Amino acid sequence: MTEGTNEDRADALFHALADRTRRDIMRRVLAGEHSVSALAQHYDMSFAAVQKHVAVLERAGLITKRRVGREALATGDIDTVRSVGSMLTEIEQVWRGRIARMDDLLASPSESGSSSPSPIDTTKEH
Amino acid sequence: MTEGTNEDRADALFHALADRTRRDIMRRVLAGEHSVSALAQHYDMSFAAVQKHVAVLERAGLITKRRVGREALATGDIDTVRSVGSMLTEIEQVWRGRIARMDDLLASPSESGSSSPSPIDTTKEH
DNA sequence: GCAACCTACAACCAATCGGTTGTAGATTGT
DNA sequence: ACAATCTACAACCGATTGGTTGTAGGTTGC
Repeated sequence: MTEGTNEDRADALFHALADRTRRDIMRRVLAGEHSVSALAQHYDMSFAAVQKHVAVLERAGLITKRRVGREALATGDIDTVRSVGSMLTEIEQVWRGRIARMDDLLASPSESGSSSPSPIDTTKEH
Repeated sequence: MTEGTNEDRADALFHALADRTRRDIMRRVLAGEHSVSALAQHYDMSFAAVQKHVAVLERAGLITKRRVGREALATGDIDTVRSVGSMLTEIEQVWRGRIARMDDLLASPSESGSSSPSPIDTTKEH
């Protein structure tokens, strides 16, 4: 079904969260199920506009819609929200690597190369 | 100086991270200082394009530039990255609230209203 | 049956985005 | 002095975004 790179997913997720209306919708649908029209009542824009925002969130996997009667009830997907957090900590991990290397440098100023070969290219090359 | 709502900050931060080139730049500048031209060498686009990406990240507060000689050395701001994580956990917090309310409902099915008045509006209103 | 409601989607529009090229200024090395 | 390098920014362009209105179809209640 939804094929795509991890980077594609990250693009879609961060983009989906880069709009205050969509973030507000996320808070509401994480608190509980809401129909699209119920969501739309809270915003000063057309129903179609809110529907588009919901579609963006749904395409990113941040919410799922369940059809009951004539209503489409949207629920927030907490696991997907957490996966965004994982992407951030993965980026923070790179920073931890820098600190570890700095510690190495302070601990053993004798050898030019560190004892453990770093998996990250640190050359400044300028 | 940089006035703006928290929501404005969130808009800028998520938007800045919603591009794979900018995320890659973030990983590099979190690992260590890099000049803009050194960063540009890694991407299949013009120097000016990379410079714009760096500017977006800088405006969002995700990196800071330090001028040394003719070079502009960019460093990743780990605290700002973590503040994005905080925004996410703040959103997750809303979800925890839902679960807590569900637990309340299961624990005391006698009273119609919960004992602690919820700070979040849970009415479905449809 | 039919009016009211909810959803979906198309078509359009101004603004923004991500890229380009070009120009100009400051710094460096020889 | 001068060529090479690094940065900054303006102007432009096609694609995307976030909004609008309009149209159409399924569901509900009377």
